[in-house]
Amino acid sequence: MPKNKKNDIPLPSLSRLLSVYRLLEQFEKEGVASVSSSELGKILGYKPDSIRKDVSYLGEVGNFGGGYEVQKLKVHISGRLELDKKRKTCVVGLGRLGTAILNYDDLLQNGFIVVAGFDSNINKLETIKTTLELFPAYEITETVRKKGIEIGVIAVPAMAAQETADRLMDGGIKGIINFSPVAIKLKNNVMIRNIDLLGEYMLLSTLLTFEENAVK
Amino acid sequence: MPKNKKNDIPLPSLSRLLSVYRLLEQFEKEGVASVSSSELGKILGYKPDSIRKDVSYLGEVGNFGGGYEVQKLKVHISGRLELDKKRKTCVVGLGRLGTAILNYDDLLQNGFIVVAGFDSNINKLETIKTTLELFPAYEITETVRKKGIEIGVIAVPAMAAQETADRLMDGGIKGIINFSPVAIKLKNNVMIRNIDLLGEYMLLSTLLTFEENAVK
DNA sequence: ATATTACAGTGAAACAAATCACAGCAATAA
DNA sequence: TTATTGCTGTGATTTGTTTCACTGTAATAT
Repeated sequence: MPKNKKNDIPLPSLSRLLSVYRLLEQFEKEGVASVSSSELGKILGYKPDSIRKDVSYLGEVGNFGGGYEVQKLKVHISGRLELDKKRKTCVVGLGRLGTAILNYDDLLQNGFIVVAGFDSNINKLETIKTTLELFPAYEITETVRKKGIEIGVIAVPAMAAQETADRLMDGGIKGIINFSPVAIKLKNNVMIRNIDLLGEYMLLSTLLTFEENAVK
Repeated sequence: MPKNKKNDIPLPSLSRLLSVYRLLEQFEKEGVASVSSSELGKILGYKPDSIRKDVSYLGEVGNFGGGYEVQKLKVHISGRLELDKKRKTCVVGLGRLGTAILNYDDLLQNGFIVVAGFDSNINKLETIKTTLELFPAYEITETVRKKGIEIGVIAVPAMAAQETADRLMDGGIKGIINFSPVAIKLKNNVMIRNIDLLGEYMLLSTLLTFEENAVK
């Protein structure tokens, strides 16, 4: 296996680079011409060293004088990470969270095209007003395959998460964003990102508890 | 400063412990009496070693024979992390995401009481049907102080995030869950957890790209 | 011209977390 | 009663990430 060099970028670095990229997009709109690693760091909450190192994983940009050229760095990151790529997505589970994501405008602006929504409750499908196509859950596999959907969002109750994932994967899904708090058993080389909302609340609360106890 | 020993628990460990705790709650309901680190790990997607180490940060539980007693471990974790603590919360920004969180039932079941919602658009406040109190954004500081709200959720556009945070902090908020993609400048010892939805999509997409390129 | 400043880029060092490897314990089987 | 098994608890090791400290470059000031 030829082990692409890009795979060696640490995940935290990758995540920061994507934040940097989005900030650069904004700067470009605002007509900012150049920006330094420390300015980027200040806004995003990272150390300038970190940003320079992250950028260097993608190879030298070539801005040595005062800071990075906004345009140039943006193109650099976008080029190396192929951020112009479009991805079709779908959302399974059309509760409040699911419908929020279904209608999340930022997605489309960044190349994520929501092409389908699914829910096991067929009656619910009628009540949701949206321009995009909605399907019953038993049509997930077929629809994912037919439409060539690459990314699936799991916004169903924990109990139904694995089955949902299996249906998505049977349809050939490549990546999953999982809002349920359980680990999904993955097939082949499907990628996953887990977002655990309640978990974040609990973590925050625990950190507060520690602080409260420490101050005493 | 007496530097509470609990602060020395690595954040990833803490996060895993909270997942374990929630799983134990479920097992307890199902009447499962005992469970081993490897069973927990399998469900949650962690190595058993990891779970044992995490648990050991909280001190010895004392189950040496076949696995942990569910009840005992649950009480152990809950006791050490003080998970019975209740926290009042509020949500700022009542778009789709904000209203989804406003009505997120799991929160209440885990001790997070949503007591207020805020939006800068006063007209919008009328249209949202909910039993809890809604306020215009300029009343954030006052309301947070009056009601003793400890955790604030920022679900406003990036541009308004810092101002929202400032208002929350002026009211004496202790922790923030931030859904905007910018870093919040924090006052005193306010704690924060950042959740970047679009960022997760982009990260996933980039991982897929790497994989696609590597397979070639 | 030359010196100074501000910054990118990067190997080396420090740090943090995950994993390993094994000692100790309790239940069960022989 | 002793051996075996399956598990926890934990120091030691490895791996991965962040931070440090320095070199090289270009723009700007002297």
